[in-house]
Amino acid sequence: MAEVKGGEALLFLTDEQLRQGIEAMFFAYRGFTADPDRILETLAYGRAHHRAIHFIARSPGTTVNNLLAILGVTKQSLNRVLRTLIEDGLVESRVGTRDKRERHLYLTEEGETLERKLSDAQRARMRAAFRAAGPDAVTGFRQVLEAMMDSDMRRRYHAIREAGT
Amino acid sequence: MAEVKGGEALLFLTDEQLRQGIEAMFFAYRGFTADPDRILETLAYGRAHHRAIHFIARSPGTTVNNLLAILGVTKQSLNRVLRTLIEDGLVESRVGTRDKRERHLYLTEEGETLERKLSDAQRARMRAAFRAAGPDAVTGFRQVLEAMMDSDMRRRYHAIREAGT
DNA sequence: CTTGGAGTGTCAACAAAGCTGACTTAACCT
DNA sequence: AGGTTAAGTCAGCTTTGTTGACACTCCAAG
Repeated sequence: MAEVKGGEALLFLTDEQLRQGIEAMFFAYRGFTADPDRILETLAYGRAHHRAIHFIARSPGTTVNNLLAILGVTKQSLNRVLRTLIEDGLVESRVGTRDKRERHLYLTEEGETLERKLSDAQRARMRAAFRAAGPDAVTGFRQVLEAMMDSDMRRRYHAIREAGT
Repeated sequence: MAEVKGGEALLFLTDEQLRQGIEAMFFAYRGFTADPDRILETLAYGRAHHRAIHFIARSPGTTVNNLLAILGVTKQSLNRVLRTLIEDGLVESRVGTRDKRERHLYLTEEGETLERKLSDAQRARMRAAFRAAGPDAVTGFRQVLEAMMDSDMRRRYHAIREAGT
């Protein structure tokens, strides 16, 4: 506890600090998904549907292949989810004009309504957390999360940020 | 880009900022679990086994019921995981002395070996992220995550922190 | 002291959502 | 014309969650 500079500056890398970071991620992620999960379970949808809806809302007209890469699942897995969303009229799949092999995905009115409902719940929690922690903490939060991503996920994360402006 | 103080201070609560926070959580959590997952899949274990091992290591002698509350799953779900870990000799289940209904859980030598292997991988990523972002960012990271937890999870998070010292 | 309720853990069966592998259809492109 | 790519499908498997039913243990009220 002595070294005025070195000790303090390195303390955040002790095993105990790292374990606490790990547990913080675990518990926080539970909270992060809790609100949308509650809404979804009343609708016979799951977290997988939420993820698809979120990223279609974020990048309207995205292709199936692109969504696959973002979500990091197999196409069979995504297809099961997408099929129910299309059947239920929440998502529309349009044949590509430039390349007719591609399907471009859009939310319908109804899909946007659900998206807003889920998103509102999740943003409310995020907003409360951001407000409680303050702007500087938010900056740090984002820096650490970004450093924790795999590099290809970091690329996608930035790509969406640019598109979403 | 103008307002010197007010604009900057409130900018972190725009919908766009919140959405970016949401996506950062999503992509970062993927990275967070990627390394242990790779190790686990070579052993016919999954993420659920990892979580059980982690919290048993963290609180040796914990009861099934306590673990249940921390993990937030049903006892049947945990039991399946626990059974394979016990059968494989990674976890030991001792009948409680004071209350014989309870089972106290401990890692065996072999269990601790695997725990260390998984934990090392996850800590290495956390360490790299912490180092890249710096101590102030780490403080903010922890503040935001803590504010995002449900209150009962926050209690458990703190309870473990104290025990783990 | 016994008995009934509460607490703890186990077994069985089922559902959601991942996965692999093999295949088809359609469109693109060289 | 033939190879490649995008999307979708079928079948079958694994992990990990769920409910329901049940057994064992404890404790306290009658």
